[in-house]
Amino acid sequence: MSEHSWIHELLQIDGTKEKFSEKQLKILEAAVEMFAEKGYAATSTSEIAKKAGVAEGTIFRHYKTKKDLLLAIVTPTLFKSVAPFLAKEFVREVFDNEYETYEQFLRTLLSNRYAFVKKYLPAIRILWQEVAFHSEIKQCFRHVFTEHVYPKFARIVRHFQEKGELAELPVDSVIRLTITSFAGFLATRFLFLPEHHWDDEAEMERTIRVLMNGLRR
Amino acid sequence: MSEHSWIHELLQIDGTKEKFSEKQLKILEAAVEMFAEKGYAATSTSEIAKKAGVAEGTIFRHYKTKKDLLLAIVTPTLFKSVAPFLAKEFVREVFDNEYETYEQFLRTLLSNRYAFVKKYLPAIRILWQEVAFHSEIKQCFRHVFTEHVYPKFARIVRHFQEKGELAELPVDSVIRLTITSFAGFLATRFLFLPEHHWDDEAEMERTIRVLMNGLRR
DNA sequence: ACTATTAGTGAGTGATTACTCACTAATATA
DNA sequence: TATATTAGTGAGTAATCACTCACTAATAGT
Repeated sequence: MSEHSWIHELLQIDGTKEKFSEKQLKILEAAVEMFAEKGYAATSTSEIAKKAGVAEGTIFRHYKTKKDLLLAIVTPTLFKSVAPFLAKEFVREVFDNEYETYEQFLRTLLSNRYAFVKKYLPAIRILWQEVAFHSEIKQCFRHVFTEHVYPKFARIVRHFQEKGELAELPVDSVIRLTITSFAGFLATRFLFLPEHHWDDEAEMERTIRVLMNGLRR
Repeated sequence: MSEHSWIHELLQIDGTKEKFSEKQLKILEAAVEMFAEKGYAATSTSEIAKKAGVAEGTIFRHYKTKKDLLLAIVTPTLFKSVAPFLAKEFVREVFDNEYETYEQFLRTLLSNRYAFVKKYLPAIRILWQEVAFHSEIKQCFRHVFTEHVYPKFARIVRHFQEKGELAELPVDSVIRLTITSFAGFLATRFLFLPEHHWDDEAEMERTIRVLMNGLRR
């Protein structure tokens, strides 16, 4: 029972201990599975109700509209996707010499995000797919990125440029190259070729090495 | 008139001079625009007919089902996406020392694919989105990649590894890093942050330089 | 034990869906 | 000119859509 414990975890976005009824969790579980598989627009509320083992009306008791149900899944996923950058200690950890090099920082970041994607893959798939079609999600993403991720990332890059580890490339380009390297690996690993034989540790090491050789002064 | 000339070009997949009626092109044009904007599942055939200025029945005269209409757009896009690797001369050009270095080869490939994405962006967007949900498309992609793209790409990589330009990383990893570097740039440039101020030439140069510094022996 | 609030139900709603079909208009072939 | 083939139409269809509502079941507060 409770195969869906990870969904419960995903939805605990802030400290507030939100409680979900058994049926509500069943709805969320079914919705995540079907949205990930067929897409939001191609999944009907009646299908979700059927798979969740509840009446269709129960869905609308908890979520006013079908889109509200989507947002209940996607919004927490979006925040957790950039969680390291939302944590208060994050930047301080970098500047307090907890990471002596950008490479070390990258290594921690990648293995952290690797674990995240592995754990929450279906929800991430939904976010990835639906962000293209729903302006609310896109705007939320934009806001979180420009307000929280970008400025902190930029400080970190500048820090290691001043230390002389990183070449004097434009900060935006360093950030872009870093994110696309990581996202490229994770997307290939989990989305495009999940059944390929992967030596995850080795491939992550190569990804970081190639990236660092490129970015190094 | 004929804002949609690029669609006509896109659909000329092989030598066969397929001819499309004016109304058929209008249908394709409308479908591309709406599929790209709202997604396949969220777009109705009645909307497409309305935007194309034709009766709904006309769509089904040319395409048996809505999915056939999607495939009529997506299949040529898929083939054109990997067009360089489908061309007969392609590998020969590399081995006949038309490209003395992998870097030079990459530069040509990237500017080539950049122009392609720029020209056919809406169709590529549809392919990108819908490949996740339609197994026919996924299988077609897989087939084209494993039969045509991968083996040629692998030969090229091995060639420049033997020449001593590239480090002795696993060939698969070199290909993956190359493709994700390029796809990462193009996706960021055209999909995620299209309205960002881009110096395309400079960013492509940086992308190649960072990648090559990473891959070099 | 009484009451108020919330959780859950499932038949029912009007709107919309992909698709059909009998028909006309246009074009090609003879 | 007669005929066959294709292109285009739009009203019609059964199925499905997201969502409502009047109702019952369960839980919580007093």
